Amino acid sequence: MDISTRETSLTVGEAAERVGLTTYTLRWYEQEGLVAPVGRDSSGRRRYTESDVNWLFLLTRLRRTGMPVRDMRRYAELARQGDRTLGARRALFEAHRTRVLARMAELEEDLRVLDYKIDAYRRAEEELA
Amino acid sequence: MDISTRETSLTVGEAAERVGLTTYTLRWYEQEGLVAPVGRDSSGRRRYTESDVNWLFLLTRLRRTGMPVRDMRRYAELARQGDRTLGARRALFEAHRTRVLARMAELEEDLRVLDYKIDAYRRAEEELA
DNA sequence: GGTTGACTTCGAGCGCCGTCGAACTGGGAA
DNA sequence: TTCCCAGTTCGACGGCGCTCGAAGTCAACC
Repeated sequence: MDISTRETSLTVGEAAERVGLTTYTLRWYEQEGLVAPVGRDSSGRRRYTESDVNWLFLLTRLRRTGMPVRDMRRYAELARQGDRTLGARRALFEAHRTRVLARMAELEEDLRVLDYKIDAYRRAEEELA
Repeated sequence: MDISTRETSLTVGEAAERVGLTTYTLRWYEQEGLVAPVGRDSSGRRRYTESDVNWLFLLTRLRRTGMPVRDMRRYAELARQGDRTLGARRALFEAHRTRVLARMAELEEDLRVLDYKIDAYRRAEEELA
């Protein structure tokens, strides 16, 4: 192993476990441009730094909130362009935030339908009992 | 048009518009067993009753809460078996309710990450200004 | 009677997001 | 030294949920 490897650097397998993705997915994210090319050790293996892992973690949150991979790629591209895209990135997050709020409102509405049906079933069961 | 057509019965196109699905999807749902075979008029065209539309509406809510088509099919099968499956249907909804609540909790957590990032960008922008 | 347009069935195709197998390489332990 | 394991690249494949095109039918309207 490369002498320059820091204790805080992880293999693809370790990084995958940390962020709850598979090694397949990690390599695929990199290939898709969601993650900047990850550093390699002397034998060509990926070494994930703490900041790579943080980035991956953020991606999992974006993904979980339903952001399409396409938009995550756009975000990653902006991030790679440095400080001058801070505003654009904030705008992107604010727009996404709005979508997440809308989604939450939808879910609350749907939950009411679910509760209504559960209650209706309960009453129907009593009726038959 | 069939003389027996009730004013409340809709063509596939009308039903699709009402519930916010496409005609393709409506036919596909039927084919997949998510909807019991819909009545036809004298020339073989689907006629959706009010209760068909209500059922479709419920399906859209289940779908929107992330219930897989597979589970919706299972639910539809139970519903077709009549009152003796009321308990099973209620259990299915209760289990799904739990998943929806978990999903909402996740979203709230993710929203906090989003808000944190938005704020971080805002502060970084001020820093540069 | 001819045209229009919404319907019918059928099977194929698509977009998204991974997931995997094959074939190979390199480092660490026995 | 040999073995094993985790890594590497590449391209193919899979599940899910639709989506669509083709070819045909039928009621309605001009």
